[in-house]
Amino acid sequence: MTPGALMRDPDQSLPMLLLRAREATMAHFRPILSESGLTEQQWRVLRVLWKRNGTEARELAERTLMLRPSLTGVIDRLERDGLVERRSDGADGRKVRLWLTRKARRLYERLSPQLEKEYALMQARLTDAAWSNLYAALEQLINLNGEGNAKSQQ
Amino acid sequence: MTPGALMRDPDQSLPMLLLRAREATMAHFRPILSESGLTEQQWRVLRVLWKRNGTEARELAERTLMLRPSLTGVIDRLERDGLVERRSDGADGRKVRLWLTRKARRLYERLSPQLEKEYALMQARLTDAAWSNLYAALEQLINLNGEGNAKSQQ
DNA sequence: TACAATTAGTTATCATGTTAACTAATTACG
DNA sequence: CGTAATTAGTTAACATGATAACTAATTGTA
Repeated sequence: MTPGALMRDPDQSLPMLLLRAREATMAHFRPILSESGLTEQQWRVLRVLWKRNGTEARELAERTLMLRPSLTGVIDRLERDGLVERRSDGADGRKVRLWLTRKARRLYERLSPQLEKEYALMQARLTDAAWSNLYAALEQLINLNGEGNAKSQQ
Repeated sequence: MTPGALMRDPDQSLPMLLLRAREATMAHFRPILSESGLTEQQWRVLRVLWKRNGTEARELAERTLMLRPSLTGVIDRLERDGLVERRSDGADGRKVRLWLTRKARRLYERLSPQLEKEYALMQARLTDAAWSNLYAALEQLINLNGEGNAKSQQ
């Protein structure tokens, strides 16, 4: 560690820990994405559309954990860059469905292996037990909201 | 759970889990802050200054996990709202030190108990074991970067 | 001492987060 | 059938995230 970098009592509150953990994690992936001019949010959109091309905007927002207004802008820029197409749903005139372009599919096929490799490397640096503990703990935290008292249910 | 809300295979990647966990967590606190017109980031600044009034901007950015340019704007708005004062450091003309106003101290004393209460409630819904597992796992994840292979060190 | 690095903070630019308001299309229901 | 809710998406306004460039002050060093 850098000698001058005193570890002066970092904030240990859960929100800050989650933020730091997320930053630490994304630091592995962001460089790969930004080399191709992609943001993290744009990649999340591509991932969902890769699995289910033609997803409607509402569902896309849910799956990418974005708010609707944010998604609108993300789609605007993906469309501008020729990676996604908007088409209106024939049955319901309100809905907008999103489709990957060929360019996007090529990009996905190029980046996906690199990102998976980084993910595997990261995972390899923790024991399997630590990794599954982490997942379980996060799931538990997420599921706290809207449920009864978790402690009493055990 | 809501009947119509199908749990359609949410993304289980670590970055998404961390994001969802953070959202789930902040959902407890954001309402309390926004009732007083504070953002999450503004509160982080007040927290640090409460513990160490007169912190310089560079250190403040580190402790609040904000980038320097973001902090500049946050301070601008806190100053505009009469909660923080900028003063230049006498010794080093480059540095800017930040100070809480009396208004900010009163606000802090009013909100802090409410936030701590929510934190305790959240904590009470997990077992002590689950809680410390979560903390340990997050710390481990954060400390992955810049260290050797953690798995081999055990 | 003079001058090239370094450091602290800000500014600029673009992208996203957050909330409220708005438009258009659809559904529910008297 | 017709109109009041509801739903999908967008727009608007403000705040923050991320990167690069910039200014001013300080430090390192020949």
